[in-house]
Parts: sequence; structure tokens; C-alpha cells
Amino acid sequence: MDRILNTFKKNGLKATAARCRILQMLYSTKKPISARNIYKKYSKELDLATAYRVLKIFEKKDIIYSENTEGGKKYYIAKKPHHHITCKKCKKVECVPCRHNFSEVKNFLLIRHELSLTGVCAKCY
Amino acid sequence: MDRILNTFKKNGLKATAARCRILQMLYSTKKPISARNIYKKYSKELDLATAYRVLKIFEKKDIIYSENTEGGKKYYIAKKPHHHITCKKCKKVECVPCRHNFSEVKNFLLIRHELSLTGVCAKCY
DNA sequence: TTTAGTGCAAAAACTTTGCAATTTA
DNA sequence: TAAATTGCAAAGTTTTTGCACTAAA
Repeated sequence: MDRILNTFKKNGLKATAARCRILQMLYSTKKPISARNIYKKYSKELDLATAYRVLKIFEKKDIIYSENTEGGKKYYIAKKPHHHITCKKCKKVECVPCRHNFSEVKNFLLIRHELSLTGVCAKCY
Repeated sequence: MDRILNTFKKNGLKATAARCRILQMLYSTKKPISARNIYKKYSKELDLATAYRVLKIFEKKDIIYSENTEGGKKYYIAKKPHHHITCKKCKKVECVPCRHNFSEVKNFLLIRHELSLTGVCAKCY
């Protein structure tokens, strides 16, 4: 909880109930999650528009990361840079460490890279 | 044009006007493009729903590839595996060859990977 | 008490679907 | 001519926005 409040203070964000809930949830799952899924979990205490707004500002402050998926944008916490692989059958998501260095992209200064991996997990194979 | 008709024949697809237009367009740009953008270009001769349907079936047949972006799904032709980098300022899109081998993902059989790169191009820097 | 954040409702943007009419092979 | 494809209209999803109200600092 301190960690969360610190994050807000460091980033000049007011510590509101909505923000606490959302960041807490992201910390606890670590898997990428959509605004709608967060909203579903807290539909009584949280508006969907607020979820979208909070996630957007967290990303802008580099508190969380995002990736664009089939079902829309998903957000997640990342201690170390990593990516996700989704099992095509059971939809399980696992983290994959990022081993790549993209500084070599010609004529571009790289700002961010987003890698989306799809496969079949050992169980489903 | 022969190339296009051949592609349809090879994949058991009827050669309709809509499909020809769309595949032609993808061949000529090679940049990722959305259903809506294709529709805009041909709004008189092509329905938006058809564009979505055609693109979906092309992808299923591995005639084209897709990536999920900020503004929704985009499709493109790829001779060799490659990715795209978008300039954050001018939105220009360039192709980046794919140099990566992801066979090493633990406990997963990899089916596809999608890499999205964002940076600032030399002109805008 | 001032400013930033939220809820609600409406709308914009993206995507899918059913069905009748049309087109292709 | 039979089967696949399309256009149209409607609806389902995802995301954004304006505005009045509320809560945090």
C-alpha cells in the first residue's frame, strides 16, 4: 500500500480510491488486463470511463505498460522489460523475458517496442 | 494481376471485384492498412463490411498478415517476415526486417509473433 | 478552497452479423 | 444453377468526451 501511495506522490497524482484499486489490481495480477476487465471486477465502486482515464494516465507516467491485442488494449505492470505469450487454445498468458536490443533500427530513434507472441502451451499441445 | 488471380485460385477463393481491389491495394502499398482506410479509398465500389470480411479471410489463408495497433487492426503483405516502425511525430511507417528467432520460448510452441516499434525518424528528430 | 478526478450519459470509432440480392464458377 | 459473396442496415464492442458534482491536497 505504501508502494502505491509513493508511486502517486512521486508522479504528482492524487491518491484517489479508483487509482488505488486499479494499481493494486495490476500489481497483484501482473498479467495484461483490459479496462473492461478491471471495471467488471469493481463495477459497483468504479466507472468504466474512469478506468480508461486512470489507465491512460498511468501509462503516460510510465507506471504501467500497454499492448494492443485482439480484444483491445491491455495494461500491465512490469518490473523488468518483458513480453507476453498467449496460448491459442486455453488463452493462458505467460511472461517472456525481453532479450532484444532494438537500438539497431536504421534511421529511427527507438522509443518503445511491443512484442506479442502467440503459441500453444505444453498442456494444450 | 495474374499473381492476384493465381493467389485466389491457389486458395480456393472466388475472384470477386472486391477481393481484387483489396489485394491489389495491399500489394501496391505494402504498409499496414486498416479496413476503414481501404474502404475510404473505394467507398463507392466497396462496402465496409465487405472489407472486414475480405481481410479476415485473406489472413486466415495466410495471404496477408495483421497487427493490432492503436487505431485497430491493420493488414499488410509480407514477402519476407518483417515488422514496422512508426514515427511518433510524423506517423511515417517503415519496414524493419525480422532478425529474431523465438523458437526458444519455454513451454510453448510458437505460432506467431507480432512486433510493434515506435520511434522518431531522422527527419523529425 | 482550489484544482484535479469521478460518474453519468452520450457519442465516436471499430467490428461483426443477418438476410435478401447479386455474382462467380 | 448452386454456392459463395456482397451490400445494407442494425447491433455489438471498445474508447473517448462534456459537464456537473465530488473529493483530495
